Amino acid sequence: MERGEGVKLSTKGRYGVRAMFDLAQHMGEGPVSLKSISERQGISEHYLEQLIAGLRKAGLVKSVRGAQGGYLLGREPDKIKVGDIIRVLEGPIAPTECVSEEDPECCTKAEYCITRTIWERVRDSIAEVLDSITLETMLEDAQKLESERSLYMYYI
Amino acid sequence: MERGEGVKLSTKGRYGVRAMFDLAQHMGEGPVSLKSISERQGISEHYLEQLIAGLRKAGLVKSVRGAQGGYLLGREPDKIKVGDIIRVLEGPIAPTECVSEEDPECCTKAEYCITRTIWERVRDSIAEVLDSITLETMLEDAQKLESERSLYMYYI
DNA sequence: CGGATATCTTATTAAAATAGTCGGGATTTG
DNA sequence: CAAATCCCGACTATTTTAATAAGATATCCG
Repeated sequence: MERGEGVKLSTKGRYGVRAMFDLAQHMGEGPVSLKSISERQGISEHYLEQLIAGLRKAGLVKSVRGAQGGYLLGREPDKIKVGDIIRVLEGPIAPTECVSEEDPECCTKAEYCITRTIWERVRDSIAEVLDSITLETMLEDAQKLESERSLYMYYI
Repeated sequence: MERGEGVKLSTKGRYGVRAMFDLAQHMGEGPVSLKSISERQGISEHYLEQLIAGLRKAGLVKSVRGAQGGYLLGREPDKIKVGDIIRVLEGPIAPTECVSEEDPECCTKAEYCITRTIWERVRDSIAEVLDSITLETMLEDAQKLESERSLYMYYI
């Protein structure tokens, strides 16, 4: 029985966040094609297509078909939380099924179950982090990082 | 592409925590057999055997072979964190590989990577919750729950 | 209009992980 | 010795993951 890495996100969520951040970074430049995202981010274009289909259905991105078409953010970057993206691509945040964010069908022994409270606390702490970060705050972080780096240049 | 439930723990971790808690609840009664744990917890005995083998190698449980043998906690319940159990059974806590708790081989663009900081924060918040709970605190919680329930009995 | 560029949709697939199952060997107790 | 129990390695079915592929539909531009 091989041991993996615990409490994992799949590539869906990671790729999805990167793609959405990419869209945020290219706002105002018109529709961004899947091809350009996949090239910049090093993600398979066809695979990304599947992921973005879900994001579109959820309204997180808008699409423009045809030549010179592509994708745009579905709403302002400060209105898109990382948690929103993760929930669309990976489903409700839930370290175990019995504490799913959305599914009310729970184990019958909920009241007596001590371990359940642990998974609830894990779920809430994950949700809190993911919902505290928006594409807007990510853009700000990137900005900050960039200005720090150019500042550093003077000392070399 | 079907959507599962995001940021999941496997049964390994959940079963492991339940088994360890079961051992904590039966401390002082001598070795606890795998069979009795699997019956009380409703977990396949053979499967549990695999999990507990890992826990034994990590020193979280001690085993007593032969008839009337079984398992005992490897150390005092206040010295066993839920995070310890999860790490043994599911590997280092890491929502993505690039922020593994133990693996220093990281993506080359670590400094510039904005999404990376998100996964680090998720990782740290999960670890903080799991490391704040010990078998001892779980026993206390169970105790509290029990006394609340018996108190409630007076009003019926 | 017609071709190039893109998105949209459905189906298939290879590899890995998950969640077990099975059989037999070693050790201890009564 | 027999029963209980842990110990160990191999096997397997199912699901999930991460793509891949093929073709239909829509739009822009010359």
